[in-house]
Amino acid sequence: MDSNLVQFKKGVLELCVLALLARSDSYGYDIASRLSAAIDMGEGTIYPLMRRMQKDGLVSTYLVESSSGPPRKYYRLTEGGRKNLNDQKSAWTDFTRAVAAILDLDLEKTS
Amino acid sequence: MDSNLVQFKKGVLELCVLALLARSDSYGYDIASRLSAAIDMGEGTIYPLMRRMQKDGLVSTYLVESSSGPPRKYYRLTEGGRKNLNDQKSAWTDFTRAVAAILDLDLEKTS
DNA sequence: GCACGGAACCTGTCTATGCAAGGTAGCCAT
DNA sequence: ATGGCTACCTTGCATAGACAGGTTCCGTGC
Repeated sequence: MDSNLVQFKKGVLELCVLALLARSDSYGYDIASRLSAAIDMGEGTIYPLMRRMQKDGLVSTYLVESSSGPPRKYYRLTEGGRKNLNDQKSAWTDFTRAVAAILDLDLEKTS
Repeated sequence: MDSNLVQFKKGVLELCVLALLARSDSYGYDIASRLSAAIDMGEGTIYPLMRRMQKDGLVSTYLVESSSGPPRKYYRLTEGGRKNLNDQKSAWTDFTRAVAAILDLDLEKTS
């Protein structure tokens, strides 16, 4: 079926999270909600991801009290995270370009 | 590092193989060589993939003698394979578009 | 006060995929 | 007959997400 849609996301979720955080700090539930709308991501998926990214030094965290539930754990991009975003972004661009070249072999004419 | 490049490939390799076979029948080693050049795919990856695709009825096979090594196992797209190619291709297009929208939030203007 | 629902967090287990490394078999040239 | 090349195949491992469950905290209605 379209269960391979799941596979497409591998690695890209991290990139998307980095991109979101580059705009402004955010907390897990919010990130999950937004990405769940854009591409189809379950809420439970975000927390292991964020933990990994923190372990890898891409993000740092701080808590903010909330009047509607438990305190929110905000994530902020680190320097390394910002650099990583750029690297991954161009890697992704290159990759999709290469794939597009394979998919649309017909157009592959000009240099 | 760029080890996440590995993750980007998840699921997409199958799509690429389908696209190659849509042009003409081919055998494992040849497919692997070409995809290894385009995106960076290891040879050992192709055989489990082809087996899976055959099990899923996307390709059929036939042997052709070769004067330079063991007989080549050619793969041909089935009807289902061709349909699957179209489905996956549009799924991939949609997905990359969604990701691009997240990455380039700034440009996101005209519908 | 207490029960409920919802916000927000966390964890454990499963599956799919790709990779690296290894192993076989034929053919050709030295 | 040795080495090297094509071409095939297999196994064990690491990774990332999905899913289902569980927990804490708050506000509202009874």
